[in-house]
Amino acid sequence: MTALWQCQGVTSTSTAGAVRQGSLRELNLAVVLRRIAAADRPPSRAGIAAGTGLTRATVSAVVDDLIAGRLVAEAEPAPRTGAGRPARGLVLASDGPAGLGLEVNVDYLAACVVDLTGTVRHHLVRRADLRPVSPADALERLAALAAEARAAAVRDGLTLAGAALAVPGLVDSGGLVRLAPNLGWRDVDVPALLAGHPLAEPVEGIPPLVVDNEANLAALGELHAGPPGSTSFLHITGEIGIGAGIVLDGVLYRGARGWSGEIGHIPVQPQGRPCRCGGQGCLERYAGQEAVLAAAGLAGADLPADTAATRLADLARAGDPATLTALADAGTALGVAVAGVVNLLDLDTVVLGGGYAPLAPWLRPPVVAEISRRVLTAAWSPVTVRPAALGARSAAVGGAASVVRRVVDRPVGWLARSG
Amino acid sequence: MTALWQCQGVTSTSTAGAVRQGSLRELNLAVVLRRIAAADRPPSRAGIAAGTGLTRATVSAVVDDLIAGRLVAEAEPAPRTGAGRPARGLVLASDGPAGLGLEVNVDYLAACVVDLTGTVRHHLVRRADLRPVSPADALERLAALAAEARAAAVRDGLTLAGAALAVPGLVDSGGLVRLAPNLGWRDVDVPALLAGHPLAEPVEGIPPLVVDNEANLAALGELHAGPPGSTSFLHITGEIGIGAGIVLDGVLYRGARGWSGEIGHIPVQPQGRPCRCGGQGCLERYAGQEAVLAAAGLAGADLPADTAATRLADLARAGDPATLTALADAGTALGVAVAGVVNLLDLDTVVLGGGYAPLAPWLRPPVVAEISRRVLTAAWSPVTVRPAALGARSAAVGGAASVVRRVVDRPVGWLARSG
DNA sequence: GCAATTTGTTCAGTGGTTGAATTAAATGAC
DNA sequence: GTCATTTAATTCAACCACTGAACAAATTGC
Repeated sequence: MTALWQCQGVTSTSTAGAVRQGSLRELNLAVVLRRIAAADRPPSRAGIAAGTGLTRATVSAVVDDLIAGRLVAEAEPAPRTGAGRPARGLVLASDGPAGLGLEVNVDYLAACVVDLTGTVRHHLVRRADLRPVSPADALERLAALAAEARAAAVRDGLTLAGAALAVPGLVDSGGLVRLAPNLGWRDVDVPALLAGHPLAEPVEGIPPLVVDNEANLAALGELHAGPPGSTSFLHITGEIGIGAGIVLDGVLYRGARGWSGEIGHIPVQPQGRPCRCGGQGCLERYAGQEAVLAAAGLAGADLPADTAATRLADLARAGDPATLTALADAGTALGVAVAGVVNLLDLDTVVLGGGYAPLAPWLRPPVVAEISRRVLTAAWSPVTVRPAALGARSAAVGGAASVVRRVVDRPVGWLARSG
Repeated sequence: MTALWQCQGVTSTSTAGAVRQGSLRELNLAVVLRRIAAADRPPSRAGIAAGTGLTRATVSAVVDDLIAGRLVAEAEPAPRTGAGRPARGLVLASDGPAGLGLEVNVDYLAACVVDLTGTVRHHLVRRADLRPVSPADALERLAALAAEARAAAVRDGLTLAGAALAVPGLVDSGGLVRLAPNLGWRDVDVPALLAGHPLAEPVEGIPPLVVDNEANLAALGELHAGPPGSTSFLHITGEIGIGAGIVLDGVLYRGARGWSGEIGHIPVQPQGRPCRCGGQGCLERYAGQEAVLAAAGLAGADLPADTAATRLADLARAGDPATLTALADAGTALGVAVAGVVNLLDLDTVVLGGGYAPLAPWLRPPVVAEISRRVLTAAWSPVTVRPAALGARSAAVGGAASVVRRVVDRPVGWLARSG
């Protein structure tokens, strides 16, 4: 078994899409499983056959395989239709494979387990200031938390099919964390440091550990938990830095080298404040956590990172004028940057996540105002701006969901496992 | 036969990827054909088998079908290898299907024919000021030019499998031109107006006419003609408006509604000059043709649109200080916007196209300067900024190439045609 | 001239889909 | 309460396209 450490979603089949004899079944397993996953009510075999164009015979055979592999179960209270033999509804199994989502952040560690149906079965958080901790120690503690989550999953009869770790920084393909400024990490080889701690069962085709940018996985979490229908959106994670996950047509876009989403350094005032990146007038200097805290008169308060947002929200709710102005200005800067992005990418939804989620009531109006002023097509069809459905849990949940999604997209790897 | 007018590349198979018996062959036809198309020297059947993982027997059978359908031919001077029976090289046929690319622009009409190998076989241009002409008349003249191109293609033994029309404006799916400000078009139903003029043979799976934004098709042209390897890039078409085509991982990204690429209205000076879009400080007001001409002291010269760029280039070459300053400023504004885009999308290449292509010697330095100042990852891996390989012909060639690409991606539609 | 080598084809075998017939399980009319 | 009707799911022979091995073809090198 070759360990497959990787960052991106590259499925690099060297055979480049050639369809061999067995691929036929492999592909149809995925088609049927996806159909069951996407349906809003448990579909019948016949319904799947009608929807996909496959024969009922084929669907039956495929479903048999899926049930035998504990990926699908029959919903017992059969959904009533009308005349005729009642259909047996098919649902994703809730006792089969599951995904493990992990997160290392400035002041907490998180681990969560998501099953095939998308339900968050467990969610563990350990608060701790990780800035003074060495990467090796931080990952050691993460591994302990992961083991706890895994034990809980096993008690439920679940099998972890893979893990995904969210890190607030630039991650190389291969899982090398190039730079995580707020953690103080540089060139940390996460897979190597976690090598002694098995996180998940080996499943063919699913990497045992994927390391990815926090903003990317948070966007996946939002894709997973958010309202259906929005398949192209920008998920903005507002923390000390500002990151964005870009989901286009339902798939996360990672960029040529996996470093997309650096929305924090979009220029919003080209001759404005100098930024640590070397540029000038970057969004981060106007809508980043430090800038907002300073404008609200809380500079140097040295709040834990995740309480800064709730503190600002409290002040805003209380009507503190400095805070309200600070949020309005930040929202305007954010709106300018977002308007540019929407003009460029023609997105229909913008999600305010991370620290922006609790501040959405105050950030949303100026963002919406800038969008409607500046986006050419806003008149034809409006852009939705909404807070993240999952809030701070997005990244860990998104990571776990990305594992589950891998199983759904290519179930044959899982089925090959247990014979 | 249902006419399939469409704008986007939506292949909306209602069966959602289900793999039926025959799809096996269908998919492998595409795999093998793509392999032949992508190879830099004519591959052998055995080489394709080794590369794809298919059996030599299967590849032979597939190739037989492709040759019978005039999509592939055997290269006669067989490429020498070493010992063993010499391989028979396979190349794309140059007498099979071809694509028709059309363009309506402010002061010219164009039609071009690209064959399967990607060679531009014919390229016709009619210069004419189309602003005073009604859409119906303009399209009538375009149809005449298209008929000419088609006749030339038929004389070569080619069969036009589809057509793509580039328009400088917002195009709805369905081919409705919502707004083409510089042509003075609004809600022009192009497919309806061209309905009387058959442009191409009906081929299953290929729409007889695709209408798309000029910038999008120009980006496809660049993908087609540019150096291989750059699969994620931004192609900027600088005219009166500024448009961009976004190619991500080798596929054109069109946005949720098909209106992506409005880079001209990215804010570069949020409190700057008011723009006709209603916003303020849009890129177009600093790097658009009118802005540059005005800054160079040529305001109101009323030059034909396509000569403005060459005129500016002449002045710059002659060392005219006003022009040099104007271009430097435009380049800086462009660089600010592009830096934001590159930070967001992690692109490795930026192509200066349209009117920017001849001005690249003067625009490139400030653009590169802003990128290296402002792009976070520029230090790790540089961003290439280069002029468009095709220049003004990009859009028509790109349209024609997009038709050809459709045939390569799904050859079964073409093969079903001639029995 | 002959062994070695590689390409391409032929052919029986097989996996997985197909389509029709069959069985299963309900509703509704009389 | 029985039976025609309706829809769901399964069974089975047929078939299509890929597989693997054997074979024929064409060239190099000794």
